[in-house]
Amino acid sequence: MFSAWLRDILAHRYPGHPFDILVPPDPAMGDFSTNIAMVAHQDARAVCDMLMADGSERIARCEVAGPGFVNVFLRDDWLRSVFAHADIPQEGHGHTVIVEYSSPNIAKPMHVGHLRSTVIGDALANVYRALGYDVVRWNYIGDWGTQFGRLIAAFKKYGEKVETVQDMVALYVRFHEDMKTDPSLEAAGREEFQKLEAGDQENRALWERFRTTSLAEYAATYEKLGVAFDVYRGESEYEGELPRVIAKLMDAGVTRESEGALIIPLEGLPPGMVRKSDGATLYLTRDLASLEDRITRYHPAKLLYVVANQQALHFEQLFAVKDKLRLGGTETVHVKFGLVLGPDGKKFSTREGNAVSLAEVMDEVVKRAAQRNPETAEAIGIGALKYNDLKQHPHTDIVFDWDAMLDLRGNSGPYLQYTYARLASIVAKAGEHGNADRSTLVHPTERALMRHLLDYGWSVSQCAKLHALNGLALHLYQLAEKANGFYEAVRINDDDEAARKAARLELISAVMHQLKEGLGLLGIRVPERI
RNA sequence: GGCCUCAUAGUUCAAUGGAUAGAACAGGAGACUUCUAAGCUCUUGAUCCAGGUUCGAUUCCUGGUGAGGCCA
Repeated sequence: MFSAWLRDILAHRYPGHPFDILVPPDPAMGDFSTNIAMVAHQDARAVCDMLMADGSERIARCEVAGPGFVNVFLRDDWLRSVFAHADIPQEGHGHTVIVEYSSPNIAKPMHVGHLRSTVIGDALANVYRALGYDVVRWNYIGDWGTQFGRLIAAFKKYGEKVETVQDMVALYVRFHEDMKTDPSLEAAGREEFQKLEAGDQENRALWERFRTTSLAEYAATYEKLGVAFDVYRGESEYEGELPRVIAKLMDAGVTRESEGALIIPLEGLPPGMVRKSDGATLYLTRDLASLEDRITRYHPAKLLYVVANQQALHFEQLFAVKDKLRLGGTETVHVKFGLVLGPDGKKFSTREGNAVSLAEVMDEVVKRAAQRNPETAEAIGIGALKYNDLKQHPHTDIVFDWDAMLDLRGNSGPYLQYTYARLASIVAKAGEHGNADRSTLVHPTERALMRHLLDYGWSVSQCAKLHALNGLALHLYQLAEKANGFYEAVRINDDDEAARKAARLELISAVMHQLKEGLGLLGIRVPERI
């Protein structure tokens, strides 16, 4: 790949000097060119000479184009010989990456907030996989805590059917309402949870039932979204480990007693609490146990937590404790993302104040896509939903706008899918064609396409580096834009010149391949026809 | 009060410290007897404020202002 090669030799020759490779503003520059910007403007001349010396088989000519800028003109023949081979660099050989994402809390429906974690995490996992890492997709289920005591108490009190997550929510809400008039209920909930912790058979069975019912519902959602996990692990599974983990922390000398609670003082952060004064353990304690488990079991190079922004402090504390325990060289990253906000700038919810359910959103967007074509509705609708999220930088809060969400035009998933389908249609109708002569590809729209294809691998590796997918989404969008430009500007199948027609079909195949693979990384399916 | 995310066009979003700040939607105009009009072409329109670092700042630093979140 040209860009990667250029980056390599520049980084090697000018280690201290940042540089950038830009797309030229205008194909009317008359040649394939990639411009390099150097920070130190006095170096532009030297860079120019060096590139000519090192890369004459790939570079036609090189010129200083102003303060800090060098224009590099690629050799057409070289570019044309590689346009079909813009592959993803294999950089992760022998390394494991664990990606935690989705992570719903049982007895609650998944809402739009879970969409971000699920979609971003799944795509990140795909990207690491493509880069050659061994990937473990980890769903950490929130299945423990005092709220289950309340749920059990509610079930025993009202004794109604519990067949869906919605039923559980109804029970819980009713219990909560009654707590306002009957304060004894709070104690009842606590008592039921203590019994659950102690292994009471009846409570255990109820909890188990809530858990399996919830997981079955989530599985249906995952199926529709087209995501899957290697490991499902609940917080509850670490309960038994906690005494040992706490002992280990105390042995390491990092803990301190404070007002009856056990805390870990941390530099520059509020202390982390691992045991409350009443002996109860906390989220942080269980996460520590899970962290230790993941590291000892898989020895991962990286451990990613795709979890909302709001948890930033929790993860800073978790990672700080991990460092204190010297748990090895695993890099831990909190891949944070912003809230989903409603049009009013507040947390997105229904009129009743509940979070909007994920299932509802999926149904709505699929329904919209079905108005156009029922056969592809699922692929298009879900693709629109995922792309809408992934095209945005994860850090910022996103505004959930039904109209923008359901709009299948413009910079959207369906736009990319549609582009692919049109190209597929050309290939399907191509008929006989001879040997390709790539030197016939001189149209500006063809040049723009070829040059753009080259940056794919770099875009993919940037996703892993930055833990964000919007760069890849942008690359693919621009690829589709250029492909559409090409499509409109040039007749492919009516071409009398057989060698040019064949070369163009090869170019189309390369574009289709990249669109399909790239969208695949984003978790978006690509129908052959729309 | 301390910390974390942020602030770009009417709206929703882009832009590893680089050249003329890109798109989409909304608004205005248009082309096509032709490989899928979920498309294409043209057009109106923006970096919160004040300093600093740099050849160069939407980006980095300091201080404000404003929004959301976390902790106490």
